[in-house]
Amino acid sequence: MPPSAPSGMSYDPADIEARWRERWRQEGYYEADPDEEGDATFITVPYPYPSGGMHVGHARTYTVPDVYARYRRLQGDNVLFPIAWHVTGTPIIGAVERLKKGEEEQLSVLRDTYDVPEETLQDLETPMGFARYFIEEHYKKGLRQLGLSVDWRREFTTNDERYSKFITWQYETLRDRGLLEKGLHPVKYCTNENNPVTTHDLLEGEEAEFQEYTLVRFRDGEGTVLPMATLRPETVRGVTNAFVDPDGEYVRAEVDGEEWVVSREATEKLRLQDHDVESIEELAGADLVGEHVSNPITEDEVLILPASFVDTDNATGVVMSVPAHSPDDYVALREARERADEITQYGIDPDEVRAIEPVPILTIEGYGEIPARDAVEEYDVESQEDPALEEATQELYNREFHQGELLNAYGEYAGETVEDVRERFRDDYRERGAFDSMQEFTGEVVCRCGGDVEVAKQETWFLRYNDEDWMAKTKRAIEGLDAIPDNTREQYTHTVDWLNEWPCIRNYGLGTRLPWDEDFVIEPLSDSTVYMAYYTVAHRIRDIPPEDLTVDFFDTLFYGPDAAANPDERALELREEWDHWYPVDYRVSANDLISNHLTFYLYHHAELFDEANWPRGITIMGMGLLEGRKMSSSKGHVVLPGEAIDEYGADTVRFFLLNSAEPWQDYDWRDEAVSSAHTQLRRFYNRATEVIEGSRGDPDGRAAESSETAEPSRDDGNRETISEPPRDEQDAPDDQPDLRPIDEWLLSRLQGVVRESTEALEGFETRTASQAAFYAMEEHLRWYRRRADLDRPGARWTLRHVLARRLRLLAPFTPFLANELHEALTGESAEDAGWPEVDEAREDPTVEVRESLVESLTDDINDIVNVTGTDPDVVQVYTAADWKRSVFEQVVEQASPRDADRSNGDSRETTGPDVGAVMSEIMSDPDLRERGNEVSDLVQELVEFVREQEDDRLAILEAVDEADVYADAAGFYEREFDADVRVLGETDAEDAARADGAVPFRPAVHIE
RNA sequence: GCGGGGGUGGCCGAGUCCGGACAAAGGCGGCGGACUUAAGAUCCGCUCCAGUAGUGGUUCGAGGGUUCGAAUCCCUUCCCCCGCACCA
Repeated sequence: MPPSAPSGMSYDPADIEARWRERWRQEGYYEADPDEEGDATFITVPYPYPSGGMHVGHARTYTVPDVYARYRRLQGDNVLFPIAWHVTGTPIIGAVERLKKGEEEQLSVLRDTYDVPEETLQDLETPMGFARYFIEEHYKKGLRQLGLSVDWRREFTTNDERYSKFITWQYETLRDRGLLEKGLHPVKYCTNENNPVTTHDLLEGEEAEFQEYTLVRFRDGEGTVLPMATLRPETVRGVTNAFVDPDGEYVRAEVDGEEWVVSREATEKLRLQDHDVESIEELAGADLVGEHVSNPITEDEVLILPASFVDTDNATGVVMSVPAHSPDDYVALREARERADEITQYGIDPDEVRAIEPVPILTIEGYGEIPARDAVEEYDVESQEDPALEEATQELYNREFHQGELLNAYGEYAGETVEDVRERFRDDYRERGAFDSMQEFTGEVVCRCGGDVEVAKQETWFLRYNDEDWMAKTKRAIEGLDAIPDNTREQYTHTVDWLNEWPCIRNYGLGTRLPWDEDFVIEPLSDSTVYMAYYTVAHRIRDIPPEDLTVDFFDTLFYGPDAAANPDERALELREEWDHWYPVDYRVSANDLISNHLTFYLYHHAELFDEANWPRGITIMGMGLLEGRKMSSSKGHVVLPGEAIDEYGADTVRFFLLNSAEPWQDYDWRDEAVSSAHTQLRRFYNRATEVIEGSRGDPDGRAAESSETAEPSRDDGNRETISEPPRDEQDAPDDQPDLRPIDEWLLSRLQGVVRESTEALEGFETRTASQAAFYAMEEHLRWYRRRADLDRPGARWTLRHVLARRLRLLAPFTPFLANELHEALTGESAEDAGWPEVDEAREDPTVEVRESLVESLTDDINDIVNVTGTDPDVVQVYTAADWKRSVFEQVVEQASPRDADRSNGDSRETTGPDVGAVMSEIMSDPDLRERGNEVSDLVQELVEFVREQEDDRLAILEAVDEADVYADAAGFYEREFDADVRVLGETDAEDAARADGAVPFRPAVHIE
């Protein structure tokens, strides 16, 4: 026994865990190399982004793959589980900036949430200093504390010189293959700082999205363009007039060599959006009112009217009015007509205003010719200020979009729904020069500096994720993927269909410079797509000078000796590592990354590597809550792994995180629940310690387990019967004492648990697996302890045998505890002992069925005791008479057609035994017929019973001698109820009335 | 809108794919008991309603349907959550 063996001390996780951590570190236990035995298994998780500390949410992210890695190691695989650090982009820089400015919120997060010591704060004032601190003090420490089985030799950061060489290779290669493209793209741009900004830089409007307006090029008499901004370009044929803000400021300007009139604000926006804008003269909105402009599509002349709702700071400040389909426009027009006489000040003929009639452009079921009128009437909208207007608009827009069918005037688009043709229609007229476009945000956006943020168009590089060949390859990769859970597969496919070009560079940030334009940095989601390949060589590539890491070098490494003119020997050596570990067996990642990172991961692998090296599987993880609420480091609403581990121990933290929900489900860290998990583990530890100590000084217990390192069932092919206690090599007859049926029952249950745990872990179902190994097994043991005489050598042997298997099943989840106890029990750690296999010879359905009868009789007696409120001195159990038994058999026989139906597979109408048929069959027996109603009641009852039973269980029941089962358990019943227990046949009863209720497997019970 | 996931007993949460031992695992909370000087820990039992005999009744968002039988299958309907691009 190691000196660390538990010796009656209570559970002290800190002590146990510190010892194993040190041992793993010293032995380099989880360092993986190609020359080791076992199938290569490669598991990765997105590298942490150390822009702050780690909380328990992160802890789960890394523990899920760890559990799987540990499981595969127990199964004998050679497992690589590496980790590195992602520092690319601006979040770390932003965090440093905020620290340097002395921002209160940032200081509070660092000081209070993440406990950064005051004197250390200045080390955090450089980006890599900041990153380094959180890497070392939080992530690395935390991951080690949690006991992650990581090969630490391979860590790196994405700002490392050699890593950049690798990314350079990747992007050079993609450019050569034509998958990168240069173009204009909308970005958020601070008009105060004159710089693009990211979401993190925003004070307001983080939710705002880009929105593309179509500009319909109406012209006035002189040919000046008045670009009407609209989100519904297809309504252009319904325009009856235009609106401007009479009090707004407008500008006549030369835009790309053409004369336009737009709001003053719009000129600035157009400039940012790559237009050449030259102001000519300022105008008041009122100057425009009363003018006529012509519709570029219908060539109709329409009047410009004043409207206070027009916002000059939204798009062009010039709006077209479609009163037939826009409740807003309808109401505005209605009011304009009512007050036509008042607007003569603009030089407008009131009759002309009154003559304006809505022009419908589509039909929609449930509405009349002018849907906007119906909507306004339905919602009883009074005025432009009426809140009901918004609702009416929302509903009508929605319906028109999905159901509205365009009228004949639309030619090729006629009869189609808006939804189906809007984009085509817009693009069509844009090409013909009738439309332009401009971008706006859906809401106001303000920079942290206080400056107004607008949409700007910038020259940038894109990854062409909408390239058809690339999409096709990626879809093939998705088809071959083990997507866990399976319903995520569709989400990947959907993402591929929906992704457009992806701008892959930024103006600033940490990371790799774009090789051919050093002004730009490759952004974080684009430099993290194939880095798993880098892990395979990360620990050895350090020996190679960065300048040697050319494109040719990596070509040789990944594509072999023929890929470069003069293959580098060193690259070929590293290639062996890569060959050994690739592909990635499982990547474990969060569900919100499906729509970007994980799909990119598939894209880049599909392009850069052969099919054999494409990702094998991806497991998705759910979100974490803390006490039912979202975790948030800025609000201090987080639990740090260190704190939780200090309080409960790493095993408890792991066990809770893995057991409270399946990986892909959301989970909730509730202190009460964690604490309860801890209690369970302590209880388990104490019980296990008792079992282990009980075996010391116990002649039967000594080495019963220490010699069983061989897998139990590898050699069990020649075992003869299953009703006898199995006697294989490691349970040699002299080591295994005589077992009672209850021992066999527990051993049989154990096999079910092993099977369930194994199957569950194969599919990453950590909850199911740990639930089975821990809680389900605990249930069985609870019954066993109640039911069995534990002082027997057989019971002690059984408990040890079960404990050893259970510890190995728990080893992936609670590695410290499981290894510690297993070593104390057998002299060998659980992880060295390996994963237990199902020992089929110990599976005994008959024993389980018999035991279930004992249990249900216990329940029955208990029920009677409870309902009657008596404390019985005598319990009489009467088993059913023989004739009832034979009725049962006949009923079962009638049920057998069920099998025939099932094997046909065509009939789910398996009704079980036919009551009528059974009855006539049974009534043909004169002895039975004599019993009349008694028989027919019995048949009725048995038919129902049989219908509800599994076939195999029925077969076993037919062979069971009930009286024997209960008699065997009589001692147990006597203890349980503290009463004399007599098991008799129905016909032996002194008082027939009390016994004749007996039914097969449902003995009559009488207590007194 | 698009895509995904849900609605189960006081609460959390299994079960739903492949209908039947389901009044529905397990946990928490609550009640009772054992142990203890006591508290804690631990162990046992109860915890939808009715009931002095193992029973009966009503439940799994709502409403229909299929079936001998539905939390599970089908249809309709209501409600909730998550992600959606330059943020990692």
